[in-house]
Amino acid sequence: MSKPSFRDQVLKAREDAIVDAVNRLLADKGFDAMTVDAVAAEVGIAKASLYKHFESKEALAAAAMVRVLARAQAFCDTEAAALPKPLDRLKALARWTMQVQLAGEMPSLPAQNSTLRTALVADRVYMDRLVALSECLGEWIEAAQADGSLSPRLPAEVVLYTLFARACDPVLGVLKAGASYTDAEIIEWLLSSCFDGLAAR
Amino acid sequence: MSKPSFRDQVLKAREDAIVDAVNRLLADKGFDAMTVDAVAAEVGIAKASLYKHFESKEALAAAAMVRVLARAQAFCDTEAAALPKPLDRLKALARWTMQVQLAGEMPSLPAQNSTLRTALVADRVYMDRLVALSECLGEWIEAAQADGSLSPRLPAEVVLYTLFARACDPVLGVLKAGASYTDAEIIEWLLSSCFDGLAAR
DNA sequence: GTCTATATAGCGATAGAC
DNA sequence: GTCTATCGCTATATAGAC
Repeated sequence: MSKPSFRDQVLKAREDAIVDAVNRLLADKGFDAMTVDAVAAEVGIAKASLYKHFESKEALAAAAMVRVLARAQAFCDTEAAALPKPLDRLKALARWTMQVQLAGEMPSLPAQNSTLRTALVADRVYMDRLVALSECLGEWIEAAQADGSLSPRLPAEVVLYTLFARACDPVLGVLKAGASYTDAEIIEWLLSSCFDGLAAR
Repeated sequence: MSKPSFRDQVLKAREDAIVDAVNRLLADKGFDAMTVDAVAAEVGIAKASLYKHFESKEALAAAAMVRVLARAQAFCDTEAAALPKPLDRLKALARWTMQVQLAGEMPSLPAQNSTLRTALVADRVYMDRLVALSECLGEWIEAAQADGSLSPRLPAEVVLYTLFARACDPVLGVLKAGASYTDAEIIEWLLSSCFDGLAAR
């Protein structure tokens, strides 16, 4: 590991600022409604300069996704891993994703866009991080099913996809927009509906 | 009620065909990726002719939403209403929405598009149907909480929004794309995760 | 690498003939 | 009401000077 030059550090700082802006815009408007012009304006540089750092709009979104996946992985490796019960680790991660969403920092990629999905699956860094996170969660899911705390009827795959989907659950945004509940209430309700279900226990 | 003229019937049939196409395209690609050209091509008429029937792309989407809301209302008024327990009525509706989604007939409107949402809330027919359906479901939700079958901790509003959100749950599409499960399995798992939760009972 | 200015293309919407 | 042809705008992406 050679120490990065000052010049490289400046470059990295700028790219971080770009990804910050992309992340905010993705969380706020979604991929389709986000324009590269808006990204450039938010960063405060010319659009052409953006394309010196990232080769396409899809690459911008991918970078934002990579960073949020990295944040999730870091949470799993530290705070969540410190919890003894695997179900509690899964709940902690779900709570964390909801907090990120409430903070307006969860980039939401409409699940259907085709050029975007093509670019993402072709992105090695993104796919590697996604697989790594999925494997980590997969182990917890199986452990939680083994110790009887997670429903054994659901395939691990279904649980995994459900957790990913709840990280972008539009219900959270609607409740927040209603403005009559606190963030803490919203999170507890959505966690409850996710893990305990709508039916009474 | 005067009998509609033959001419009006032909007109209505054409508009139904248009809404059919819009519905398919919305379910397949979503609002942003759907182009008016594609709608015209699928119906087999010129784009300009479309605009004689609907004044904008947003109006096309609204018409598709109105129709699916009407279908949902019809299901509630007949099959679901025939069930004695309110919780079973809610489950029946959730199952129905998942079947519609699996059939590729559930128009999905990315929750964030601004021009679209503006047009929808300004659409009296759409809003009236949405309110009517919500009131119907709201009564069932309160009844289910009153008889102890639905979790009393969740506000009725949260349950209602969750049911709407699950009608477009992306998890279903992902599982179907995986192609290793039957439609019936997918529906049962998602119903279970929605009403019983991920945690073991 | 950053800028201004522009190329290119797709799409929503419309004009005008029939 | 249907068509062909086109307008007008927006957005991604690039050229070329500095």
